[in-house]
Amino acid sequence: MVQSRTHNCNELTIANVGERVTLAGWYENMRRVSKNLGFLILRDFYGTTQVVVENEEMMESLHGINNESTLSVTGTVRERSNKTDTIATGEIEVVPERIEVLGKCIYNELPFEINHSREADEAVRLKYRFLDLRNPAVKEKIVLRSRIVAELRKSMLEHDFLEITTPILTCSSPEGARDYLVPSRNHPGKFYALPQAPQQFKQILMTAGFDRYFQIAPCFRDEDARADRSPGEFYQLDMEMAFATQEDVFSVIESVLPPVFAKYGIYKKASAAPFKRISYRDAMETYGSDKPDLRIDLTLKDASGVLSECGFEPFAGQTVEAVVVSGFKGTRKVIDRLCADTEVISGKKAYWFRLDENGELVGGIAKFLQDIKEEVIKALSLENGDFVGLTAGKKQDALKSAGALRKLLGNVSEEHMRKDCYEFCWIVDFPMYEIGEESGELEFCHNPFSMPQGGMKALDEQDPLEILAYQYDLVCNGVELSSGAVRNHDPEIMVKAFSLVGLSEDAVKAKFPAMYNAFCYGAPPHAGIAPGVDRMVMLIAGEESIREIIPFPMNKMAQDVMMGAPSEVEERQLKDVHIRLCIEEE
RNA sequence: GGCCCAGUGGCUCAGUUGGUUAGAGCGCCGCCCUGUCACGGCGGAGGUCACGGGUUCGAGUCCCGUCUGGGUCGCCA
Repeated sequence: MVQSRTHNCNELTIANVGERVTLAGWYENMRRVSKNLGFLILRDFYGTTQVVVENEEMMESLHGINNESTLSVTGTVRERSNKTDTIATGEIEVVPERIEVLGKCIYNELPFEINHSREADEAVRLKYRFLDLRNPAVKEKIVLRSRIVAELRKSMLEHDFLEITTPILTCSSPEGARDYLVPSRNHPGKFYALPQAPQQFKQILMTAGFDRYFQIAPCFRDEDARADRSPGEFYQLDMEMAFATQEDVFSVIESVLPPVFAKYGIYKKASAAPFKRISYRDAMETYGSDKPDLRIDLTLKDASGVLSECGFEPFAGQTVEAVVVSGFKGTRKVIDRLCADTEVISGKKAYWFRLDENGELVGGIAKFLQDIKEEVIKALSLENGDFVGLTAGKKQDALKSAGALRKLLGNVSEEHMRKDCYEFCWIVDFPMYEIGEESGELEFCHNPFSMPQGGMKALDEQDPLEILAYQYDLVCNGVELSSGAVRNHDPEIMVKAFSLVGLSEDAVKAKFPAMYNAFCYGAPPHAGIAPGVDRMVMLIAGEESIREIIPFPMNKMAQDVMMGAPSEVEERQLKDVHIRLCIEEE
């Protein structure tokens, strides 16, 4: 019979001296000082405690017990003669009378050292995630995630939102990402799909009369991974409000998110309400991005007027965008690196020159500018010591690559980057339509559920490319946390909106039958948003890889190397669901 | 699918213009050590240099291909 714990491994202090206690945890290691003296470190979820073994008999009984076995230790708390403040229990040690092995670790060598697992190969970490998670530095992120989710949920409930779960098995949606399909046993040839988001369900909930809905919602998309995008599945703080405007949604988010970021974040400051609102067009022209990092105080300047005909071939006839950086101290090596990185990120080359301390244009493309020196200085309002980064191309390309350069310059210029806060902003007024790059035809710019600004009148009268949508993004420190929108709840406007991209009324009904049908029975105007939980936790934790804040992450190829998913299944299972494999050979 | 980077004992890495028997730290095993706390000292085991082919008298090193992992573009309504 195993003795139950009296304390955890992080709580015994000088006040407990003399008490008889039982601890349980993992055998982290033993510092063997001699045949009859050793210091055993016991670790549990909460912390570590030193157990001092001071007789030869007990030392020998521990021989052959491998590290990372679980132990129960019963003994007496004693004040240490040599105290340490590196651990919470550093004032005391436990003198054991009985040590029992609860669960053997049968291996004397581990795939990596627990407390250095973050340095190990990631594939190995993921395969042995249960060992990786024993590392306090790794486990901490999962604990943090739990605290953040709990806090978000609490805050949403306080704002009178109702948490409602929506189906995981639903039907395939015709647009957007690739679906994960689930075959149906009872309906040969038919498939469920895992939801890419609870979008239609939450809109139907609004139509059903629920006023404020939220959910920590799992979403499934079969798309390729990135450092900040886990393949397969992720979570959103999904919410929707009836009879609400864009500002109503902003107000809730501005109230819910900043306190959580400031409380748990690596930075202790977060934007106060209201967050800065920037139109999509302004964001592109000022920051070269629709997800600007506002901690960087640099902005873009259109230098086409003065530079496009300066004689430097790549600028000829192009839009030229400039980023002026005062007090930039980067060496030639740093500058070359910035230009190379800009090209990798944006696919466009970056150029540069400098106005040195003596008022001379030097470096980079300076030799093309000597004849128009005064015009350049005036057009860009240059002062001695300024560095100028440049990109060129078609307007959107020049803006995007300058945006990439701006971000890189911000990251290497301490005086232009505030690294102590979370800067939120709203990007608003996205265009409703755009000309698709491949098709060359009119397409929805973001998603077809958004209400066009101006409603039916705008659709009837305006140039489609000029119509804006009540469509917004939430951005924090250059990371896109979410899109959201005031939804199009009016079936007639919906049909009209689709007709502009060449889709008939029947096509709308066929694509979104339930939602369209629901909207025909009296729908409330409604709006919502769905900030990505994983992205928020990344920002709060200050992690660069999304896998660090997911308990059991998949690798880049969407495999769970610990569980072995995806895996083959038995022929019988396939038969049950009427599936015959047809794998094409290369 | 395109591009970039990486792959050397269990882990992290070094390895010079291609040149003898591929090294170090950590971990592991053994011995020593009565107050350690990244304990210390001595000794030891452990390698298909990712895989296949090529160049060469000679390849961890150079070339080609493949695989695996990561990053990125496409993609992500």
